[in-house]
Amino acid sequence: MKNIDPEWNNFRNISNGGDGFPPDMQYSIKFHGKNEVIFRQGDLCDALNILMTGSVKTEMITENGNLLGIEIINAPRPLAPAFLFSGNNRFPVDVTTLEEVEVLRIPKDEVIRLMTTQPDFMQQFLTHNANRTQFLTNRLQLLSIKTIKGKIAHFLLEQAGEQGDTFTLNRNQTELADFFGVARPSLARSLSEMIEEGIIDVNKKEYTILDKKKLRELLV
Amino acid sequence: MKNIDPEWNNFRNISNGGDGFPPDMQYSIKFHGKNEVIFRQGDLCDALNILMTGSVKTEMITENGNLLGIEIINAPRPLAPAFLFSGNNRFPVDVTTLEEVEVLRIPKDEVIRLMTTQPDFMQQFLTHNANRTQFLTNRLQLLSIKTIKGKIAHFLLEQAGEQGDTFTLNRNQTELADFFGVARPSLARSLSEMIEEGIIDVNKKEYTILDKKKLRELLV
DNA sequence: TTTAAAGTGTAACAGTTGTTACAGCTTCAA
DNA sequence: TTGAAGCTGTAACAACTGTTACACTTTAAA
Repeated sequence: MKNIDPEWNNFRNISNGGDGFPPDMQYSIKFHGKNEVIFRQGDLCDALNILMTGSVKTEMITENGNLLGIEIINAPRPLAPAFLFSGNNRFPVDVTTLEEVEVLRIPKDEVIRLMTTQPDFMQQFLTHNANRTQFLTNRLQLLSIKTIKGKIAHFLLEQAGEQGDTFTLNRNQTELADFFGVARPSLARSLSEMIEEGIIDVNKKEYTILDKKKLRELLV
Repeated sequence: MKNIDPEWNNFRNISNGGDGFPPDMQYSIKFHGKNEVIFRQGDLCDALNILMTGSVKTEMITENGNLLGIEIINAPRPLAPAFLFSGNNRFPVDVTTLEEVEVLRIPKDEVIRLMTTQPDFMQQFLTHNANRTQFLTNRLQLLSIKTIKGKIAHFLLEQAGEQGDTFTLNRNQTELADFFGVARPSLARSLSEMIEEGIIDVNKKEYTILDKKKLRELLV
């Protein structure tokens, strides 16, 4: 799976003292073996944990956007950074290693100090959390729509906003069904009906919006 | 509606120069009349906008947790602060005033400066966004469960974790149905069946978990 | 080119949820 | 006490989605 968090890619360098990072930074590094549960649901989250090498899995929504499956997280990426400052600062899920991993741990107080002294660090932290929030918001909007046609409409209108009324998706029908959290034949049926009604047209992965007005009516 | 963001309650004082806030803070205040659309979906979000007085509505998920209805936001609260630092920093929804409002606007650069110079400001900002993320995560988990019994199980097990196996909810059945995003009679039917099966017991707003094992099996 | 694997279109049927309606029960105020 | 309004339990039916199965097409590898 490709890394969707480029803002953390150079973190390793930073933590090694490069890029003007303070040499007095307080941190610790923990190593874990394969198939270890390194965080449990409900564990206190009092430090910023960054997966430096290896990969772990959780049972949250995946980065693909797929529904409540197993999420694979590859280094380098922070683990649940948003929960460090939340009121109920506990891990929402179990985190299990898939191989040998290296986890950088920066205590909360130290994170606060770094934020105030290292603008780059702060920006990375903020941007990562902001992107995560945006991702969650989009998913939530999509899931809030109950009918399959409504989900399709929401998704296609979003795409149409970024591109024209004809665009190519990088998902096949099966992946799209997973993304929507519906069964594949059900999605196919809904698509067929929408084509039948002259609302859209589909050629393989190329989608064309024919009637934007009717598409919007499906959002309700 | 009660304010769920106490961390922003004293912001007015801070912005007035109290609490050691720098007198050179760059900001502007805008006033808007009733029923004005002050932000549109897709608008660039290049400043931290804080609703100082009045109330607005958006079409996001409500603070009650209810589904994709109209959210009423009362002052004082920031408007979509998470999007300030996100990659696609655009408003996800329209924001419409319900009465005369006062909006404090702090440019992004100034926010960054404040974050580095004012630890209190930074903590408030981080905590607010963290709580929002946690809220969204919980909602997403709940929505990812497709069956009504599954939602009930998830919700009750969460409650049971905080409290004992018998607890009192502050929602009636109608509100609970809204929270789950299902029809009220459907919820009642599912609850009846779960009582019939000896999994739970319900007396008005008091819920008792009788068979935690069976409850967990419903999560799949 | 051939062949296996993956992806797509479709249908019948089962299962769950939504809609609508109504009766009984609570609560709260006049 | 007595309404009136809101809340809850329930039922019949409609609507939608999931499941399973299979034929067909496309893709990619041998």
